[in-house]
Amino acid sequence: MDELDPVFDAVAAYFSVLSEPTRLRIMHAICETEKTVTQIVDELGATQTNVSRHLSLMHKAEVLSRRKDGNQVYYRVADASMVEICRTVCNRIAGSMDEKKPLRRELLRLLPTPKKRVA
Amino acid sequence: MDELDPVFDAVAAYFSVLSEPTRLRIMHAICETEKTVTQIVDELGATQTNVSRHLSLMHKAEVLSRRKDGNQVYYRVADASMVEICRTVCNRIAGSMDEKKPLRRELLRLLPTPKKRVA
DNA sequence: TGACCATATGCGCATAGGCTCATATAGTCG
DNA sequence: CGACTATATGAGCCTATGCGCATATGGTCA
Repeated sequence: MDELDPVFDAVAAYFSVLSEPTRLRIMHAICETEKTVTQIVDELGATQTNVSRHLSLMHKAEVLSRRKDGNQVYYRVADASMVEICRTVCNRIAGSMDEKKPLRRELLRLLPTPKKRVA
Repeated sequence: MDELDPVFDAVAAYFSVLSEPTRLRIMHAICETEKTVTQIVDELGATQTNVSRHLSLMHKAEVLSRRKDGNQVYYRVADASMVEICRTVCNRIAGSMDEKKPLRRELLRLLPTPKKRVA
């Protein structure tokens, strides 16, 4: 059993990436299209420093991939299954929050699978 | 867009529960059968204090449910979809770690869906 | 009741992690 | 080259969180 410890560590690290609101908003912002850091900064209303740090972290975790174009860096989701997991949880949370507010419609638009699905 | 902030907070909190190795080991320990605190403590080799704290946290997060029987408290998984998510990620991690070690077989036994599935 | 189990919790410590300021790096354009 | 834009990063602050020790709480049994 003990030899599975590194596995639990890896899985925990994986979930850690998703356990931060700002990172989830980043996922939400770029789950359909790649965007530059500045675009994400503007969309989130967060500081450049902070967004850049989160992007670096997510990139190191191999959740996002980067593409340089001249002066700018485009980030996009590299791990499609992570988006899928987010959607699953969002729908679940939507269900429980729906009992209080009619927020469901917004939530179900969250983190859609890139293309493929007709809204 | 701003009104979705509490949603991201809730989703992040949900993932936070899974972003800790000890809590994942607890999930693994009780995903098939309810167990008492002591049983879990023995199985994990962790301290009673620590296990009890994690159980309380998971219970407050509505991931686990409790059942008192005399002196003891049985914990079981209340949120089946969380187990499913864990399995998904485990399989994914299994895939990437498999490139280095033949660890896949152990991993695929991780967090099985309670009953229903013939191993 | 008192001795003994099982579980929870207050407290304090140590570390991890998110945030900001200032600055570094790197690319573009004139 | 120098000015400007875009992104990354070092340093420090502050809060959150995991851990263990001791102890509290609540239940059983003689």
